[in-house]
Amino acid sequence: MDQFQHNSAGYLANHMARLFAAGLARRIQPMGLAPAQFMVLLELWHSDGRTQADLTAALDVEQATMANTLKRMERDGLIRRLPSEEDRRARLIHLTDRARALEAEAKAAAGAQNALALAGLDEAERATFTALMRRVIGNMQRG
Amino acid sequence: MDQFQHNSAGYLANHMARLFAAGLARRIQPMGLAPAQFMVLLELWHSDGRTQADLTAALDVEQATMANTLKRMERDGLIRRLPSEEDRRARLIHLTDRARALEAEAKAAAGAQNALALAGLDEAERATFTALMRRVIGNMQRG
DNA sequence: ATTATTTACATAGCACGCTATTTAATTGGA
DNA sequence: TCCAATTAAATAGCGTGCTATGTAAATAAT
Repeated sequence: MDQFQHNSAGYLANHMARLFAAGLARRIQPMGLAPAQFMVLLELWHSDGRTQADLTAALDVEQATMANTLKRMERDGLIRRLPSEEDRRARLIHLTDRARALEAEAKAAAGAQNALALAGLDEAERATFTALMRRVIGNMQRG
Repeated sequence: MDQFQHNSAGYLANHMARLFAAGLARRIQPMGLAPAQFMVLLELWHSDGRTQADLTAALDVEQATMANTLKRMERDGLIRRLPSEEDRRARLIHLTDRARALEAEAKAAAGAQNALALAGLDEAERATFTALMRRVIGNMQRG
């Protein structure tokens, strides 16, 4: 008995993700950023001017989730939307100057949170940890 | 570069937790349950008649989060609240017959989701995985 | 060419996490 | 004893995830 609860992989995954999100939120809040916004910015810092559908696929969230996140980011002056030339249904997402200026500081904040989370794990343990998470993710994506 | 994104522990943790939650939600939805409700039920199946504060501590969520989850569970006929004898501020949370009847089926559903997630991992890998998650959780709790 | 399907995106509504605030009861100190 | 501090719980407001549904544009099929 008590095979679930604080022992199950699912509970631990949820708990760990909440702590990651809370820690990141605390670190990037001074920049006016929220965690999901940061994930979108990572994609756009890497390559700007993409479609909503592209961002949705990159972050593996539902289309409606991305639509709402982008609405908040537009409200907060992090992105602008320009009509696509090729497809009049689509609007390409572009970073604002403000969003571009946040890159280094925000990435440093995320790096600090990851460093805290993984403190005391050597390189082999970190590799094992991420490899195991990837396998578990793969299992659930195929299931 | 690209040290974050699909490679960071934080991203993987979030992704994994979302897949766990979605899988569990799909399995317990036919019983009229949602994931956070299931976590509360696990606590109450283990010992019934506890305070909101006790459940809050057991699941490591904020008091307001638990208050809202319990409100939905009362609405859905999963719990009843009876006044505490010792403390007139507190109301003890009790399972309904309906909630008691769901124990075996809901635990089986959660077990199936965990089995899917951990498929292909042997016992040593599973132990390593949960131990690493616990260490990472500990790091962030102390940080 | 017209119709049907698919695709891109928006919106509504809900679950669940958070912080901040309020109310009522209890406890502790002067 | 009375007042201050703490504690139990509720509520408001928001971010982020989901499903379901609607609308307009593009593509495919007849």
